Amino acid sequence: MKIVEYKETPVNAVNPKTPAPDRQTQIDPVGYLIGDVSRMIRTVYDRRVEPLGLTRAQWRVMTRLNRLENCTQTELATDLEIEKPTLGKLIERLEAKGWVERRPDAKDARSKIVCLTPVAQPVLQEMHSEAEQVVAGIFAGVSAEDAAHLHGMLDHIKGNLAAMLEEPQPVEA
Amino acid sequence: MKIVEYKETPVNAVNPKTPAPDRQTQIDPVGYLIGDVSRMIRTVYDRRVEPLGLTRAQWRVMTRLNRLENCTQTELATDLEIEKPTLGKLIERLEAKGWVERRPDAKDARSKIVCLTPVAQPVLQEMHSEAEQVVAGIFAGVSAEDAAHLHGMLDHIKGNLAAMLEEPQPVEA
DNA sequence: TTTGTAAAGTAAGCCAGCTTATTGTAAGTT
DNA sequence: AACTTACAATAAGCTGGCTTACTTTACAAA
Repeated sequence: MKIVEYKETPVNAVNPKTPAPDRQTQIDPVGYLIGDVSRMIRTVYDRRVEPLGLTRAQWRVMTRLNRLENCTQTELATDLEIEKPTLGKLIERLEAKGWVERRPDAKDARSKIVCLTPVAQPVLQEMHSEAEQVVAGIFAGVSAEDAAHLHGMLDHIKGNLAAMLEEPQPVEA
Repeated sequence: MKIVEYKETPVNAVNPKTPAPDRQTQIDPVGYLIGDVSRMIRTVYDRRVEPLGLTRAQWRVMTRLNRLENCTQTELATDLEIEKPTLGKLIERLEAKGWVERRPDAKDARSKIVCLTPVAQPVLQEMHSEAEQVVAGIFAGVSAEDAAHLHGMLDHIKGNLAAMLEEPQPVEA
């Protein structure tokens, strides 16, 4: 995916409220910025959605499941790009709450088929709606082009990261 | 509380056909993208740096400490934008490894002054160098303008998030 | 058929983030 | 001075990421 053609725009009429204006880590503000933003999204969303009884990560599993219909845990984990034990614990919690169930796979005794229960549907709707509101808030003041551009760049960066994760790390020779 | 009556229906009757083939959650790929990228950065970096014996989060504490010199835990936590107990645990581990120490504050018996030990310096150097390499890899193929633009947008988004975190959440009526 | 390797899921254990509750001290009010 | 409120740090306990190691099963090859 090419980075969207983009003419350098003065995007930085931005945020006047950064607390410590002095020079930041100089090595790589962006790496941390991404971490900060990710963490803050999680916090904002989880707080809002907490009364519904599930978290963003759990809801993410459920929406994915909604698309994939019947799939094994490994397939789901791969699709979500998380590790199998991580998914396993998420499913445990979801199962305890009655939103998901695990069934044996007729074709392979090792694997289990994960699927949503009917109870899950209305919750999914609610979460979806909350998510839309949060996203709207997050992107307040960001133009459509900027959002698209952001998406393109993150996608590119993610590609780089995926490549780095595949190679066994160079390590100190 | 039952949101919906659970009739023992065959589970996959739940979703007769994914209502709208909303490829990619249409709601917000970007929210997840950010999370993915953040997670992958952490993984890549942590793997590379693992032989040095500390993690990205720990190293982040140390670099910040390097700039702030003598400060209390609360000040440091605020600067890092993490919660105090989170920082507390990080400091514990760093202290156990001998890179950081906590001293009583002469001015206020409640607080503690955190500072780096001399041992920490060389490790900081190494981590810094690793970080630069990782960042270079992450931004491979991204122009300087694009990087700057990305930074600007993330900064803006972070501002939005900060605002959302300050207001007590609206909650559903 | 037996054997050996690979894959699916789980257990165990670590790190890092959060919230809520506790303890001890500061500081402002009465 | 006594009281009350505010704040620094920690304890406890949850989620969600990761890795490594183990069990069971599948499958391919000898």
